[in-house]
Amino acid sequence: MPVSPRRSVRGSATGRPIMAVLDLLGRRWSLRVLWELRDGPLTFRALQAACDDISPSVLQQRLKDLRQGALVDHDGEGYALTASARALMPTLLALNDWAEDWAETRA
Amino acid sequence: MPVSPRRSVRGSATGRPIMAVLDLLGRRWSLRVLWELRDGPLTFRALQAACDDISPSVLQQRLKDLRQGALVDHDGEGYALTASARALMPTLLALNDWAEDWAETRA
DNA sequence: TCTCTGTGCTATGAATTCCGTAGCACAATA
DNA sequence: TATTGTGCTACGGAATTCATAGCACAGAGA
Repeated sequence: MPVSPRRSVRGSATGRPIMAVLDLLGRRWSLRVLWELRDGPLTFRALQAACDDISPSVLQQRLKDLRQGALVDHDGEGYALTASARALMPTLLALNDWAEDWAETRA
Repeated sequence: MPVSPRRSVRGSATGRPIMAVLDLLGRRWSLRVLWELRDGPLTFRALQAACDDISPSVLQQRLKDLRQGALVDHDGEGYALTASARALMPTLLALNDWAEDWAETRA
């Protein structure tokens, strides 16, 4: 099921953008794909390898979802983050920082 | 499969905390549950209702995951975010802000 | 031209996850 | 004794994810 903001999505019919985002990013490998693309474009196979050899069928589906959500683009360089997705990077980096703290307090 | 930092998780054996987080938060309803608990504790059924009547079996599993990850706690008030999870709230709020912008640029 | 390599992508069936529905046991209350 | 609310579980079916094996195409070199 495609995801777009202000539309009803899996788990919520309110049309709030955050709900669309939680649906899209809550799918397996979504966040990971964005994370692995943070340093630049990757080819399909390179991205697959970066994601611990994720199944091509799932990667294909996830890339389709992310492209429909305008978070990932496919040009000559391979798969790359869109401007929107790059705007999300500070948040993902904050998530990374938080993960480190979280690991500390659980050691 | 339980998730803990510095351990091997689904999709990554590197032991980096971010990988554990991406596994845990990449499960369906994980982010949504944290989101719905942002304003205070909720009972199981209230949380279920907040999540658009998610199946109790899935909510149960997700709460189990989040409790093992020390992100959710169950006291007399019901289910509540732990201190760690509250430290994650600014990031989730940033995600919410980003979602609004994302919706704008896709209008 | 004929390989060889790398690209994006697809097909298949099995494993896992998610789902709706119905219900249980317990505690507090009226 | 009913009634309500709590957390939670069982069951079967639907949807998703999975590993594996491949296809078609393009470019580079022999």
